Amino acid sequence: MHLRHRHSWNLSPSQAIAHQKEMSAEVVSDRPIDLGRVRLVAGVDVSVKNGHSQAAVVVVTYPDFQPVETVLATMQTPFPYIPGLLSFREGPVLEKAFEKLLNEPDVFLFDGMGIAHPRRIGIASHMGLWLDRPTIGCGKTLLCGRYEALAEEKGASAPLVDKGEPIGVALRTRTAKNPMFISPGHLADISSAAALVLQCSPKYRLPEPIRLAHNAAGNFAP
DNA sequence: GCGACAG
DNA sequence: ATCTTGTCGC
Repeated sequence: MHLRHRHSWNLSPSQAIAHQKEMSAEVVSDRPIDLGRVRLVAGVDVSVKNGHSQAAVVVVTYPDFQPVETVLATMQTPFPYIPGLLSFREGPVLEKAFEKLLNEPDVFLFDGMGIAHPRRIGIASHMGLWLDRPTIGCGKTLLCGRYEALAEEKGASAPLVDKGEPIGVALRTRTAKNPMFISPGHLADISSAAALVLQCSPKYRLPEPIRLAHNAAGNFAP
């Protein structure tokens, strides 16, 4: 896939934050995804071992999740894990993987946040700007914001709010399991993002495309 | 100043 | 994220 390079990855934490503040103004998080037109969904994940990172992007058909393409990329892990700056750790190796991608997925699902981020630009939003395609953040734990208790049944959800702003939803993708935290990355809105993720979770808590990417990324020996 | 903190 | 075996439960 063609990518739009926005900045160098070789940055200090304070420079990274400055770029986030500029880029967050470009993120589009109020545009519904038309689920009826979705044909290909990509799951994105990164695994880290002994100072090396491997990215996996798995493209599957929607709504039946048949694998269409898998790409991998590896490199030395370039940046430490700092809450709020995850994209500067995983972005470089993801860029390598995206460059190999032949298909053009209708939407990308990321392991991490979209706008549910202190500066409203988590990894799904950030990479969405580079991809210029719809992206959704799917976090397993919370980075910021609050939510009220939600029902135990699959499909139940509660608004995720930070500083008075709706930034996503806590979504139960599996009955009696901890909710996932879903937020628009770029070119998506909260409700359609949640609806798509629910449709992408037929059996497990993790959405199927992300599960497949997680398995593919974790299989390497640096 | 104190607490919180995606992967 | 990763380090790690068995074990409780549908």
